[in-house]
Amino acid sequence: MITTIEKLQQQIGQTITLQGWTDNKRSSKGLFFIILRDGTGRCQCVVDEASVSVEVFENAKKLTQETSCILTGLVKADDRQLGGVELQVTDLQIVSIAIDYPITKKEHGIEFLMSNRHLWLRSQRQWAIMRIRNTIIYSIHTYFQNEGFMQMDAPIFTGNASEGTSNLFEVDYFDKDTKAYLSQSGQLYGEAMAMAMGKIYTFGPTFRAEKSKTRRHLSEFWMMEPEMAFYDIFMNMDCIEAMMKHVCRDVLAKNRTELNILERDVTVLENTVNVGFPRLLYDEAVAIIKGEKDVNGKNSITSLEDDLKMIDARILEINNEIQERSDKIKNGILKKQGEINFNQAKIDGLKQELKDCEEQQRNIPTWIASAKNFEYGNDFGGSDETVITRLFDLPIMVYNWPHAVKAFYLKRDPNDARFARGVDVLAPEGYGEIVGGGERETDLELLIEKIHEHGLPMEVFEWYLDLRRFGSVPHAGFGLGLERIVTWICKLPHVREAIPFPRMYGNLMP
RNA sequence: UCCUUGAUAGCUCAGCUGGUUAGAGCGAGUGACUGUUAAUCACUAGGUCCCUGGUUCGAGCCCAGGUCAGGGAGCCA
Repeated sequence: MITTIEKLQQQIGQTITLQGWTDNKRSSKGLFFIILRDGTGRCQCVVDEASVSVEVFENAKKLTQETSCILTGLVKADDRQLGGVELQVTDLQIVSIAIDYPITKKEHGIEFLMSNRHLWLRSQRQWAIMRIRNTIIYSIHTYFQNEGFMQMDAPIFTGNASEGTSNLFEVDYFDKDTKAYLSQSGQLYGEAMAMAMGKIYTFGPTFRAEKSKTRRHLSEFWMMEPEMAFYDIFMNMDCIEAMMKHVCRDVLAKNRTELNILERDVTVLENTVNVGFPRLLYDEAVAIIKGEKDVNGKNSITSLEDDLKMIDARILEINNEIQERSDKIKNGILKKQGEINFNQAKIDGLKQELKDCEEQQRNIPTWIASAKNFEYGNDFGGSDETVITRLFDLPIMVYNWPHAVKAFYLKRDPNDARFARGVDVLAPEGYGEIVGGGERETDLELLIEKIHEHGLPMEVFEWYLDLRRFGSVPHAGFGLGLERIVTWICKLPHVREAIPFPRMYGNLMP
């Protein structure tokens, strides 16, 4: 019977067949230990010379990393193994032998791994990330479908830049004089559909042509954008929070194995499910960034300064240890080659850590300066988001932004005309913005004024203005960056691992 | 676009103040070992030191220009 590794727990004592790829192989006299992966998990398979035919044992000898094969054997419980089971092989057929698979068992650099992304996806860590990504996508759909939202597809070719000045990808549209732009947001179309359906969401690709090279940017990413008629900003925030709680609850329920592989500490995810998100006015958030207001006894500026002190101390420690160990090697205190190799390896590791520390030593002072000198009225920069979110252990919502720094379509706060009813959700642990949204402007005259203010061409927004001319209602919505929430939930160092084939500035292959 | 760090074996990296024939670990190949968990041990093969020019008796190392990559800023989800 053909089965998969994830089902083996229920098949102990049975003889079954697995189809997959050789992840690793160890041998001893008369024994091969094969780690098989089949897309659903990994399992150790033992080939014992005493209990298989000569051909089967010869086949086992031929297995190399990533050779595809079909194994038959008895499923046996074994607590020492990861899945708690082991396969005692009786038959082994090779499907296709892999020669010199490039991604080996030891460490690799990011440039090499990215150029082998098509193969890197097979490794355990990437497997775990992609499974969590899948849970998140499914969870978003089930949440909105259960809440009575209708999924719609917004166009990818658009005739205008929806928010004005962003850098968009431009393509010829049938003839050379007509330009189309790859969509940077489906929101305006979502608003139209919300007036037809009530509550809708889009889930599709989004393109930004900014020449950004940082851990939080992609040129092509997936965004989910709900839009709800008769919602104000507070209902919108309730919706964001409920959706994010739902997603985190699903990941915690379905992906414990994957979170373990990623060594993800889940307390922050549990907080997200169980605790209400702090909702801060822009004014409060600014005071926190500038260090004028503490959060749970933590201060943005002094905590950064403390970090910097710790890094300075660590750099001294590392340098001393490198000095000590290299002196030992030089002075011939160490006799055995093994000891020398061990110390050399330690030194290399310390040098790597030193580089990381020095990087932070360069970055933190500029972050401190940027936080201290934050000018009231500006949007948050990347480092400002890092500074504020490090103080919390669950996502926070910042709302009521100065209207000048936000998009033209956001509703002006009726109580204070300086502000617009936008809301950003910042993920904790330094991750920053993963959701941006708000209540939309309903007043036709104000909207026209805003379009003029932003220097946008009125004619491409006429259809959008019709939404206000014919039965305008209060409505709100938001955009969730899929890769950004995957990055945060998995606690990845870079967004490029959160999508199968990342598209970034200067990178198009594979 | 700007700031910053880097490019040496298939991979990850050493290489001192410029000095003879370029080093390690991993991976690959061969062999040993009957329960391994990135197994271990022995041996073998493996190099356009990113490119172009310069300084020098002599350049992997110094200088100039370029290419590519990492990190950060701006911009953004």
